[in-house]
Order: sequence, then structure tokens, then C-alpha cells
Amino acid sequence: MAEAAGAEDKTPRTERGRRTRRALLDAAALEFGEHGFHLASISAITRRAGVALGSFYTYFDSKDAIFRALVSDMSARVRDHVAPAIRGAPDALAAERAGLDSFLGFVRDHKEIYRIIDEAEFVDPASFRRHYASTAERIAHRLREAAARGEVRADVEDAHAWAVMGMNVFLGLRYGVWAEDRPTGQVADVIADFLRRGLAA
Amino acid sequence: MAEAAGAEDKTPRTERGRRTRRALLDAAALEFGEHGFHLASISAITRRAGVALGSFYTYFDSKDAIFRALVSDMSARVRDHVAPAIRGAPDALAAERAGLDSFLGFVRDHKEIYRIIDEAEFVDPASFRRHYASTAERIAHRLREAAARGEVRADVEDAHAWAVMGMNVFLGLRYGVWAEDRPTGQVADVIADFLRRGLAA
Amino acid sequence: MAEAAGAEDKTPRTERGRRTRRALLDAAALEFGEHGFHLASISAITRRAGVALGSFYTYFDSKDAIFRALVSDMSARVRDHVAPAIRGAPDALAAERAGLDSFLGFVRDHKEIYRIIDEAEFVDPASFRRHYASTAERIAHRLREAAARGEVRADVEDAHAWAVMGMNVFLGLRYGVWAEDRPTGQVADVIADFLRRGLAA
Amino acid sequence: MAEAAGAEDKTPRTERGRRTRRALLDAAALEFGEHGFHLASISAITRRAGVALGSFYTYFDSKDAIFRALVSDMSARVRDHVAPAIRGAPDALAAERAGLDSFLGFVRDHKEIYRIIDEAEFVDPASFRRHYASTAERIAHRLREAAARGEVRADVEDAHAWAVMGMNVFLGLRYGVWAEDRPTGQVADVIADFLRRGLAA
DNA sequence: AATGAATGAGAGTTCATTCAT
DNA sequence: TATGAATGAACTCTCATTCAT
Repeated sequence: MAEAAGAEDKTPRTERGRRTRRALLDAAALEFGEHGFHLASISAITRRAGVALGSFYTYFDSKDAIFRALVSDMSARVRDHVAPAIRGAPDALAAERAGLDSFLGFVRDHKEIYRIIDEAEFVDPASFRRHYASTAERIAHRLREAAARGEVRADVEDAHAWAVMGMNVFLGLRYGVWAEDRPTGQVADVIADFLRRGLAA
Repeated sequence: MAEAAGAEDKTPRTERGRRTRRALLDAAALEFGEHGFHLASISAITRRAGVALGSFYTYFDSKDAIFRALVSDMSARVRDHVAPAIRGAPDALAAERAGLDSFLGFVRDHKEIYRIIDEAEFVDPASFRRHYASTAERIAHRLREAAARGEVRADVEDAHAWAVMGMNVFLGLRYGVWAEDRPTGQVADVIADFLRRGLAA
Repeated sequence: MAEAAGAEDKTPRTERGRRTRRALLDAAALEFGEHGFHLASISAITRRAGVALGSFYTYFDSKDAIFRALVSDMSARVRDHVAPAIRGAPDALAAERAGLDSFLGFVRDHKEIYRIIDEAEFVDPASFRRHYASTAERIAHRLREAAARGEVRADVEDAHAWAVMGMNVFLGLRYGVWAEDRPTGQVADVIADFLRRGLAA
Repeated sequence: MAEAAGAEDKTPRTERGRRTRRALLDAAALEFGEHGFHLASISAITRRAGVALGSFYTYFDSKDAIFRALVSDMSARVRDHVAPAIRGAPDALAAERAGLDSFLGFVRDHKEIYRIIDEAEFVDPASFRRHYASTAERIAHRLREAAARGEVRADVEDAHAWAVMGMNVFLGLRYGVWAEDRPTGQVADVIADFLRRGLAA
């Protein structure tokens, strides 16, 4: 039900197959995260997953294919992690703060995601655009609704949504590099305050 | 330890050598920009530059070395292009707007830079950090001075500088993808207004 | 040592088994005919036959084994198709004409056979020699008997039989390539006349 | 000047390069002759030629490419060997006899050619057709001229040329298998007589 | 008897780098 | 300094065959 809806029928039919596929995906996340797409090797992935090299091709057609599967897997997990935090927020600006905080936390716990998402643009441009476009659209949608409710300035436009996403992505993906010791909440607070004043009605 | 200073040993002595080195660098910008670091090949670079494969090593120690040389070359060019625009601005917020606009224009005219800078983080983490840290530091410095002059809020901190840089980088590097038809000035205006309200004293 | 006799151990016991074996053989004829021995894959054969990969080894010991089974299957079918035509001919030279015509017709209707027979020499030299030697011997036998009856020259020898077979095989196997539009009967006529009187003025 | 007139500029520029290319071609003839196209391996070819694996790709783009180069190399050599024998013959039928004899001799001395030519049809159909079509056309041309001179029957047609070629190819390529001990001249004599007068009593 | 996951040796090919001329 | 041939390790991918269920 993930990458391309049935692709070519590489879907495992047995429980054992399901476990092997999962192991490969997890191993791939680590390998791609550590070495990047081009330096990651399929033989390293299978070694990490504890299966024979040839078994890889029982589940994925190619190196590209597993990368794509991984990206959509991770997008979904990020979304599933961030969405509840946003939904629980009292108003639009609190939602943005909660979303950033939740994203920072997720990345901190899954450092591999950082490089994988960054490379997705070049390895799989189509899914990259889909990913960012849908994120931006979600933010824009929230802002427009908030404007209608009078929570934020009435003249918000899409550029604001992209700017917010840009800050979040840049801060989120580089947070480990930038300031590992700083609690994520603190950063989220500074940015939330900045957003509030920039976007307030 | 040689990257920045100019390679100390491989510096060409003759005029002809200087031209060949420049041709390699230009060819490398195109090749890395089109294919990315790992898929770019030295033999393609030399072919584009019109020199023999073996000649490459007269000027650069390795594939990494020419990439590093290229990244610092380009950082310098971006800086040289953006700096005057910033210096000419009447106040701190106008400077940020001018900087973003100028950066958007530069990227539009040098599309290769987009991918090269994006990859620099993984190919050459050291120079990547140097590059972003110095940019962030420049922004932070401007904001602190502006705060001292009362042009922006007194409680600005480094997180603001990183957020501003994040928006700029994300918008700048993806501007082609995002909204090719939109004049860069318009985007810069929206963002400038957002910044003004967010950072105003 | 098992190829000809019918495999002795892998013979199916049930009706269902018999059908599966037949399906594999038919699928193999198409697959080997289309791609040649080395590029044909067992998994493609089982897919075409509609059975699971593993089931293949219930019926054949190896890829070589099914190829051998196929070659003897097809030799027998060619023989069964051509023999009646030859038997019905009034004299030796008419028999050769009828044999060629019948062979051309068979190949036209079973194009796969073309490549399979051509490759048999390399995949399974033993059965290849058997196949051609017995064909040549049959022709030689007919010619010797015809000579005894005074229908053909008295000094015929084995080389003549091989020459006749060479023409037939070359024309027959390449007929599709060479002259698809020409009726097989016409070609058979030209060759029959040639056999009768040669090229001299 | 051989395979495809300049292909992609893999032509060696130095004397050493020329020698290496020749060594690869000779090694390939043996390897393809012994094992056939698919079982021949590039690493075996380079081992036989005494060069490193990677050097192969300095001279040929692929396994297919060297096979094609080899086939045209060998066609040319066969032609160069057979042509003088044919030219020296007193009349058309003597020419056919001389051509067959010369071909049988060539194949006996270069056994590798046997399998290579036989496989060319499947590996490189285009050059296969070119090869046989041009051979058949040469024979047909000789026969038509001989008919004009009154040396052979006036009603010769292309089918005769194909039949002659079929006999020659079949006898020539299988002669080693069939009758290693028999002098080629003897076979050529039998066939020449057959060509002249056919099989009728 | 039937299934499909698992195996691993081996293939063709690429490419950064070295070296003799 | 310039050239281009030489190198070999590393890579992705295939497939006949085996095995547990």
C-alpha cells in the first residue's frame, strides 16, 4: 500500500517474507543515512539485515526502488508523528510551534532521516516535489483558515507557508549539527515568537 | 589542510597552466551541477575542458579536491555578488531584503550552484559548516548592530539569524522549482514584510 | 544418460502431473525459441506455464535436462511430420522434394524450432550429432536403394546425403528470414530440379 | 576501418594500444570459439590477452561490441582467403569447387570460426544477414555471368545460389565434426561433380 | 505435489588514479 | 606539461538451484 501500489508484485506472501522486507528497509535507513545514496552499497544493506545478497532482489527491483520505498515510508512516519501535535494545539500559531517542536524531536531520534530526505531531491525528484508541495499546502491551508478566524494577518499568502517550511526544514534537519545541546523546546519557542509577531493579525 | 589556501604545490606556473586550471574548474561546475558529485566523472570533466584525462592530476589531487576548490570558488562569488547589495541598504531590514533578492538573482543565473551547494554538506562537511556558520554569523552580527541602533527588537538571538538564513536558502535554492514565473522581487517583498513585523523593535 | 529414455525417476504419476510437465515443455519451447538457451530463464518458463518456480524441479533435473527433453521431443515431431510425405512419393527424387517441402512447412508453422535446433549443437552436442547423423543416414539409405533400383546415379556416396541435408537445413531454417513471401512449394521445385540435373548447361 | 567506421573513437592512438587491441581480439576468438558467446567471459578474455580486466573497456564498449568486431574481422579474413582461389579458376563450376575447398581448409585451420559464425545470427542478427546476403549475392552473380557465357544452365536463379551456399556452409562448418580424417579435396571433388550433373542416373 | 523465499557465485561494467612516453 | 593506456577494486544485478513449509 506504499510506494507505487503493487508495482510488479514483489509483495511478500509469507510472514517470513514480511519480516525480511522490513529488515531490509531498516538496514537501508541506516546505510543510506550514514553513507548517502551513492556510497551505500546493497551488499552492506543485506549484510546489516542478515540476509544473502541475492535476497535483496526478491523484495526490491533496484537500489533506486528501495530508496524510494524508504522515502515514502519515512514521509509517512514523520507525518504520523507530527500530525497529532498539530491537531492538539489551541490556535494556528501554537500549532506551528508544536509542529516544529515535534519535527525537531523526531529528527533527533531518527538522525538517518536527515540525509535521506536531503538526498531524495536528487535521487527521486518526483517524490521530493510531492513531499514538499504537500507539506507547504498543508501549512498554507492552516494559515488561510486561521486568517478566516482572525488568528493571523488577513494577507497571508503561499510565500509565507514556504518561508515557514523553509525555516522548519533547515532548522530541523540541521539541528543536530548546529546545536545538539540546546533543548528543542527552546528553539521552538524563539521561532514561535518570531512567527507570532510576523504573522499576527 | 590545503583546500582553502590554494593548494600550495599544484598552482600553475605558466599562463597556459592557469587557463587549463580555469577550464577544468568551469567544466567541473557544469558537470557537478548536472550530475551531482558521485555521478560526475573526471573523464567527463576533462572531455568538457578539452584536455587529456591524465592532465587533471596536474592541477588537482583528487575528485574531492576539485570539488572543494569549486565550493570555495562559488562561496566567494556569491558573497561578492550579494555583499554590495547589502551594503547599499538604508537599514537592517532593507539589507535583508536586498540580500535575499540578490541571492535569488544569482542562483537564477547560475543554476549549477544549486546542486553543488546542496551536496557540499556531504562531500565536504568541513567547508559546508564553515560556509553556513560564517553566513549565519554575518546575519547575526548585522541584527545585533541593528538592535543596538534600535532598528530591530532588542531580544534578537542567534536562532533568528539561522531562521532567516534557512528561509533564504530554502527559497533561493528551490526558487526555480517552486515558482519560475514569479519575479524574484515579489518574493523578496513578501518575505521582507514578514521579517519586518517579526523582527521590528 | 537419462535424457532419451524419459527420465526414469521424474516421470509424473498423476494426470495432473502429466499436464504440468506438458505445460512446462510447451512454455520452454517458446522461451528457448524466443531468447535462446542462455537468455531463457527457468523462472520465465514457470511463469509462462503458470506454476511456481520450485515446481520446475519436480519434473526436470536442470535447465539442460528440459532443453534435452525438448530437442528430442521436437526431433520426433519433425520426423513424424516429414516421414509420411516421403513415404508417399513415387520415386527417390520426388521423395527428396516432398521431404524438403514438408520440412519447410513445418518450420513455418513452428518458428521456435529454428533456434532450438540451431543451438542444440552447442548445448547438447551428443543429441545434436545423433539427430543429424540419423537424418543423413536415412537420406543415404534412400539414395543407395534408389541407386539399386536405377533411379539415381550408381556412384552416390555419403557426401551426397550430407550435401542434400545441408541444403535442406539451411534453406529450411532460414526460410523465414530469406523469403517469407515465396511459397514453399516453389522453392522445393527449384531445388528438386537442381537435385535431378545439377547446374551444367 | 573495420566494424562501424569510427563508432565512438575507441581507436588506439599509440602502437602499444594497437598491440593490446589485437591481443584482445585474438583472445576473444579463442574464448568465444571454445565456450560460445554467453559462457565466454570478459575476464577470461583479458586473462588470455594478458591485460587487466579494466583495459578491455579502453578498446571495446561491451561484450557485444567485441563480438561484432570479431565477426567482421573474420568475415573479411575468410573472404580474403577464398577470393584468390575462386579468381584463379578456369570456369564457373571449377570456381565453386575451388571456393569450397578453400573454405574447408580455412575452417580446418581456424576451428574457432565455426562456432562464432554460427552464433553471430543470434548475437548480432544484422551483421549475420549482411554476411550471408553478400555471400549469396556473390555466388548468384558468378552463376548469372556463367550462364551468359553458356557455362551453366540458362535458368539459374537465386535459389540455386542459396542452395550452394547452404551446402558449403553446412559441410564447411561441420567438416571437423563429420569427417576429420577425410582430405578436404576429396569432399570438394564429390560436391563439384554433384553440382555439375545432379543425382539423376 | 506445490509453493515461494533464500542462496551465493559470477557476470558485465565503471572509474579514480597511476605511469610510461 | 601533456598525453592516453593501464590498472583493479568495487559495484549492481541475474539466475540456477535448494529448502522449509
